[in-house]
Amino acid sequence: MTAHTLRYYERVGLIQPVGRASNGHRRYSKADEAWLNFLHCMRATSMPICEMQRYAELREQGDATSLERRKILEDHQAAIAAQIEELQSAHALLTHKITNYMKIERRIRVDHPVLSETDVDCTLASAS
Amino acid sequence: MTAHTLRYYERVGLIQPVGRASNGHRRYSKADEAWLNFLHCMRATSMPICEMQRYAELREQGDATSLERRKILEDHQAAIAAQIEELQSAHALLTHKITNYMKIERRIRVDHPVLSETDVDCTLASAS
DNA sequence: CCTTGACTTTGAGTGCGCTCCAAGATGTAC
DNA sequence: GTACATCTTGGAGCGCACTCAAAGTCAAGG
Repeated sequence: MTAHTLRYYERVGLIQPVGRASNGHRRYSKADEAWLNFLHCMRATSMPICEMQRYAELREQGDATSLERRKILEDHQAAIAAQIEELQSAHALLTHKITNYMKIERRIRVDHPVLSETDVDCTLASAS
Repeated sequence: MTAHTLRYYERVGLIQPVGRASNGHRRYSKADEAWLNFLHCMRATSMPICEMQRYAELREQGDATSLERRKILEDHQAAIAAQIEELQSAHALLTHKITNYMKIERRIRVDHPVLSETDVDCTLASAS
């Protein structure tokens, strides 16, 4: 998370105006860090900024908004579960395509041998 | 995938100029569909357009580019695996936070009871 | 004293991936 | 015949999430 991003998040209300040192520089408390870490985690899993803003707003209103906030988290958790499924199926597809490419490569090596096995041994031997 | 997106993909070279009906309208073959489906799958897992362009370019050059293409897929597969991990840890974090919210809500209900259990029964009974 | 460098601000700029607009051609329904 | 929908094109516009530029302040080091 860059300094630019931190300032941006403060600007759009994702974090409350943060404490300053005597020279005016920002000083992040442990609580700030924890909150930023949570924000980072949500962003990394594709929660849009506007939803994070909504959540931050509710959070500032205290416990009374618990239900609403929980709803947001549950929705996002469901989105995450869906993402995981999509990623897993893509992962499987890639495994399949990659083994296919390996077959193609083997065929090419058989049809157009550039280095025989002894050539390879030779190369290795001279390299050492 | 919208018509807009299909045209966009053709424009930026992700798909070869596709066949046309006599009236000039695009007609997608089964092969086109399969390729588009693959593209969709890669986009859905955050492969950037430029990398898909690179892959498409290699693909048009035939089997000789197999190794390079496989590298792209392997890299993307690794990226997917990393994404899955990140999503899983976020999922776990959310589970934790959600149960926390449920605790808060229970405390609120105990402190400020609006409906007693009999009230609830009453409501249900009159609704049926 | 003067440079260096890390911070401050406001506001503008960037890159990505679409997404839409305007104008025009064609096909379908009434 | 005449609406209306659906496609065509090139080019412009948009939303998101940063990311940077310019100008200024301040503290430490040489």
